[in-house]
Amino acid sequence: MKTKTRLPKLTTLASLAEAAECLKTLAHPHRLRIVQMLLQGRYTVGELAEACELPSHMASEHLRLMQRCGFLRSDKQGRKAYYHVVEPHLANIMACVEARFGDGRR
Amino acid sequence: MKTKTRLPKLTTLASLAEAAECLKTLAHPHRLRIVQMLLQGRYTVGELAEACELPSHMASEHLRLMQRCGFLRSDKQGRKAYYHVVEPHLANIMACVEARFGDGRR
DNA sequence: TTGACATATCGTAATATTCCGATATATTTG
DNA sequence: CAAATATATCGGAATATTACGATATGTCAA
Repeated sequence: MKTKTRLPKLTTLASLAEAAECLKTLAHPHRLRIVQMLLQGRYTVGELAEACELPSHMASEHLRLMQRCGFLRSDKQGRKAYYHVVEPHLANIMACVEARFGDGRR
Repeated sequence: MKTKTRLPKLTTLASLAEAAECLKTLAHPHRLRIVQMLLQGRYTVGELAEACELPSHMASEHLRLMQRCGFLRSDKQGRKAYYHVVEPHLANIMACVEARFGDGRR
């Protein structure tokens, strides 16, 4: 006997609040661009800053926010800081975003 | 000859800005709850308000925001307004969110 | 028509976010 | 050691978001 026929049980408000915070962190054009790049490989603050046409101290700030909610991690090599994606679900979420908003969208 | 070996082309900043706006709209605990409910069926403002323990005029405001970015639509029946999901990608994005933040997450 | 109900809108105070210049820290190079 | 480089942090002004009371609009029921 199956336990139950898939009651689609809602997520608790506490979990949704956590999700909302992370989504809010993701919800910024430059941060989305940074995530897109980091899903393809690791990059330094300066490389990401240049790609986004941002002063590097602002890229650093965006990276700090995304690190804080568990999306990214950094490792220092000399005076450079390489960032990379550590949240495994980020690729899926980004794929959803690209499916909906990507250029050449249907 | 294949044209190219999957250059993962980044999305334009304009599209990412649009995506960011929609993600920001989604990034709110009560709005996530409302979307979760509406993915399972249609509900009135009052029903959604009660489920979120909100005054109904606030539920109405959340619904207005989500309607504005194309997630929802409403149809009036008498003095009630039934809302439902019209953005097809919303189910996918919500599934991603639930996979990452749902209760009983791994 | 009157009153109750359901939803929507307005104004605004509290709070949060974004961006930027200035400055700080740590590392490499000369 | 001093200067240049790469990144990080701080403080504040401009802007955006949120929540809420008050009020408006449209609908039903008596």
